Amino acid sequence: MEPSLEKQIKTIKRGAIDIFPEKEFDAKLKKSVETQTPLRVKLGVDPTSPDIHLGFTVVLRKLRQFQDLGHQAVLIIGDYTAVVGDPTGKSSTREALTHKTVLQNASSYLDQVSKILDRDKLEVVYNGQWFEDMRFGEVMKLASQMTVAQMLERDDFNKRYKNHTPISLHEFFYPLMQGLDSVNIKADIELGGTDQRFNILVGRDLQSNAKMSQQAALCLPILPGLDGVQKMSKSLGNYIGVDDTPKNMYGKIMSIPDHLMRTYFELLTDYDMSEVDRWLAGEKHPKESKSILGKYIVTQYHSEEDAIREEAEFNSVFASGNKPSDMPEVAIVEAQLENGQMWIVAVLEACGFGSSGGERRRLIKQGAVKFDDVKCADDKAQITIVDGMIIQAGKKRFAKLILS
RNA sequence: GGGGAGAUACUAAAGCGGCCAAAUAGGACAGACUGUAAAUCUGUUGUCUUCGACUUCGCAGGUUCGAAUCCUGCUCUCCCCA
Repeated sequence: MEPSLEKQIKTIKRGAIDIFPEKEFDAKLKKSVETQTPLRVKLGVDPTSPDIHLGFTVVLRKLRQFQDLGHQAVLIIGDYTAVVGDPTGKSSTREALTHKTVLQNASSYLDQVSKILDRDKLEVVYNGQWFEDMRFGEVMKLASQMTVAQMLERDDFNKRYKNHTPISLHEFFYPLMQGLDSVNIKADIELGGTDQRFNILVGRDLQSNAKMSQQAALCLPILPGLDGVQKMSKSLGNYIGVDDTPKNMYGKIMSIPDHLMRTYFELLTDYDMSEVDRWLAGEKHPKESKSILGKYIVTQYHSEEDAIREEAEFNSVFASGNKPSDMPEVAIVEAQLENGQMWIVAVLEACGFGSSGGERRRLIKQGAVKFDDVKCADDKAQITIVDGMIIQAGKKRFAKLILS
């Protein structure tokens, strides 16, 4: 009942930047179709933060495609690897997390992952299963399978070493642990970002040492963040979370640089790329293409109604300069006022705008602050508070005052 | 174990006794221009109820009228030798 080989290859290779060894990969797929045997497709996640963002959905979507083609998706929750901390792409050692935090994150992860994957067909494995009770002798045996030179070949380690930035010994274990995961679940294919190349290769070596068939790798590009330069990551603040509100999701998509659109379409949607390329070549106004992208993403994680509503809202607020239809309400107690007035900086603080007095003053002095559309650039001003007054700081921040 | 170098704000990096709340660049934020795009120009970027005051330059002490700058101890990192 599995789809034809050609169809599988087309679906699977979309967006894939690196498949290696490609011959082995094709052979595995071919054999799977011929023998009607699903492949075991591995994806490892480290629940280092409680929520996931679009960058990670790139690989999740790929895993889902494998599921839809009838293969067995295996999601490894790296409850132990997360404690070690993946040094990939890091320029310094990662903060250690407690195992407890990691487990808490993991459950929230699974909920979010279910928005993309078919949870019923998903095999979920915690790698603490085999790491928890490992004896020291076994650890040494694992460590002996890789040399220091091999580790230092890795680009990020290499850079850190050359820059004289510290590398802790335990960080060398990360790739080994990830590799051992592949051995234990007998992976045929491992998915990952291109930055996982090294780790996945270690898995191949360990599998080979364990006298089993080696996994093939399918690497996907790293999704750039909203700034269009650095990779999407929570710590850089350039991310869209799958749990973001429809408003934020749509708004964030609209703010990405144009050159990012093609990548986002390719990695985050199922639109036919030849069609997308025509749009981007000038068939559609860039803003329109971006809106299609935004709506697609909002629809995927929320609903079509949300998407349509946010588009209309967005156009109303930003294109026509209207106020948002709903904005956070801030309650002001009358007792806080003097003669019905309040110091401007205190008002902003009550609204939650800015993180310090200095920053709030800065906003005021730069003319970013408006009360019912009246700009006030005086940081000493006393504002007469009126019930229902709308306060704006910059283009994006709004609040409505409720006097009580 | 021995010797050497270093730790400055979000990041990189100057400063090496007063002119330092600390140059410069990036980032971030705001204004203009726009499509909440890019590019560009301009400004802001320690904290604080404003004047002005207060606390920062790895941590703890000390010298001095005065310290990011000098001294002592501690912590951490890198390099070289073993």
